Amino acid sequence: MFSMKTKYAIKALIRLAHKRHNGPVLIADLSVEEGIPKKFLENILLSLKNEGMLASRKGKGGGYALLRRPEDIRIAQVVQLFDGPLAVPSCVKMSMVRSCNACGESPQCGLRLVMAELKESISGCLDRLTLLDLVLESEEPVFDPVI
Amino acid sequence: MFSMKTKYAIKALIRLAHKRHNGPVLIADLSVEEGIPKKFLENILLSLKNEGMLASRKGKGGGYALLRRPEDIRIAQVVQLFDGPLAVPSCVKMSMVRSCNACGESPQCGLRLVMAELKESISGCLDRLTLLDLVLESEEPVFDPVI
DNA sequence: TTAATGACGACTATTATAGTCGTCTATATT
DNA sequence: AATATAGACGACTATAATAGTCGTCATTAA
Repeated sequence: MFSMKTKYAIKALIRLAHKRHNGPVLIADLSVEEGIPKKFLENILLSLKNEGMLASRKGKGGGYALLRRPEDIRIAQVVQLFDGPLAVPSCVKMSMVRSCNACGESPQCGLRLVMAELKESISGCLDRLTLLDLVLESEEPVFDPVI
Repeated sequence: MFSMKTKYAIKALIRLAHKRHNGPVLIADLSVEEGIPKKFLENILLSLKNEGMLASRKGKGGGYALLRRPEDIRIAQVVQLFDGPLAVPSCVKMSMVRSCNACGESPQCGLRLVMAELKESISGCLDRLTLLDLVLESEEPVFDPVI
């Protein structure tokens, strides 16, 4: 459903959100903690940086950090970055990515209905979710020790 | 979003539904009418037949026909046939297809939330739609000629 | 100056997709 | 029976995407 890049990116973002008050995080640490191949993670983080979600610093004491607040990072943006825009036929979406290959743009093509409904479902879901939602979900359960 | 097989299958099913009272339809005709490579369409129709959606007859006067009523053919079943089951991590779905590669099954993996919500959205959408819905959508507009 | 650390282009291996080709089998018609 | 018609089916191929890897360079702090 998602490419590994997208999945790794989301996991890395969650981790960075958790650690966001501890200074820059090393790629190497993220790699080990999340089980993501280091060189691969490098590319991913760089993309996220270019997208304006992360900041980085080279040299000793360097690393990566969240640049925006978790509630301002939409999951839809991450997915789009790595998996590209939802492949919806141009008949459904005006800002078309490529022309529809299956239906010949016929105004009655029955595929349109499925694609349109699906697009609505998926983007509704991904647009609504932010990094904050995932961070809260993945929070360690809080034990309130009695005494 | 969908493979060509899935898209072609849906288009062929819609066409077969439209023609379902005219006797068997030739692969060659379907191929031309929908712009689907003939040999490729062959495979697709055969899969749909094995799935119990179509019947076929060899020899002269043969061809393919819908075996079930359009309202009894779920789009979800077509998509699943060609694109496989939604790749949802095993942590989300008990009937797991393959174990989750990205999250290590951790009960707090933040990916779970996205995957779970997305699966809910998508299968809700595809389970609800039947071939009948698409047929109605793709019906030629009816002209009621005055006189 | 040096060690630490990210930046980045180029490369590779594996897999999935979207077909194609050739031949075989079943059926209706004559 | 012979023949033309039509689907069945296994094997093959070409292209592209995915999931990485490798080597080297550029920055920065100490």
